[in-house]
Amino acid sequence: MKWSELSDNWCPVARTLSVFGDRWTLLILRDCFLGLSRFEQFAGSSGMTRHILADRLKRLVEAGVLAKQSYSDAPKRYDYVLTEKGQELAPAMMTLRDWGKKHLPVRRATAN
Amino acid sequence: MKWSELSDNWCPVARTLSVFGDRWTLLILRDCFLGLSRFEQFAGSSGMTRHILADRLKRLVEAGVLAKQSYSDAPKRYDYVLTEKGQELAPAMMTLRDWGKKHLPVRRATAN
DNA sequence: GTGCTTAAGTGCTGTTTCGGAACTTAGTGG
DNA sequence: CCACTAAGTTCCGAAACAGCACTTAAGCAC
Repeated sequence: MKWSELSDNWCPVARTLSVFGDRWTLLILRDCFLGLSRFEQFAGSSGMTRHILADRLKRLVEAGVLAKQSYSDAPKRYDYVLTEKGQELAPAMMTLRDWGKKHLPVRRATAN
Repeated sequence: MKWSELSDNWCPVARTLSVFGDRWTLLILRDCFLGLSRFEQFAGSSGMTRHILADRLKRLVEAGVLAKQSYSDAPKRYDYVLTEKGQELAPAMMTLRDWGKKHLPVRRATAN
């Protein structure tokens, strides 16, 4: 089965994963909850490549989870903020955080 | 940044995603919560390729989320059950399910 | 005892996605 | 004129994935 076919699966977990079930998307959302909103901030925080970041931001906007806003007309600059739909992922974020804190302790320090 | 470097990230969400942040792993876990436990059951339910399924099961066992048990010696047959660590993902599963039910309605039927 | 079936994988091949780095565009400041 | 910033885009090689066939070991049917 192709990943793209999952968005109409009978299972709501599968449908959710059709939006967030990849390696980077939830990390962008985490950064949004931490207050970040700009392309360069996401790129610096998560360490993902700019190519993938641009793609994921586009998908999240299409999914209605983030909204793209202009914060400067000249030059054209945009930032990304959580919609209400996105805000409602907060409980999911917290359960994932709690599970990680309990079951996946840090073994060694990393830069960021 | 490579995906594999995420397991020691400072952020517990990132560490959690180092285990589950791919396209299929959480779907296997969903099936476990639904009571499935065998290779062929997972393969049939999720529609993922057998190759990837075998890899993900191995990783989940290494991560301590699933336990591989023999249920038949001749022929050798195994099933996979949630450990306590895995059971504790239930709240995360439910928040993802609830978000999907609320924000991602089904548009057309699919054959599972 | 040859052939059919089941469970749990492995191997092979071609396609898709990803990682890393450089490049682009439009405007700002010196 | 030259460097710099933000938000991307382009290019290429590497890694992951999809689809299908094949394997192994036992059970059953004839």
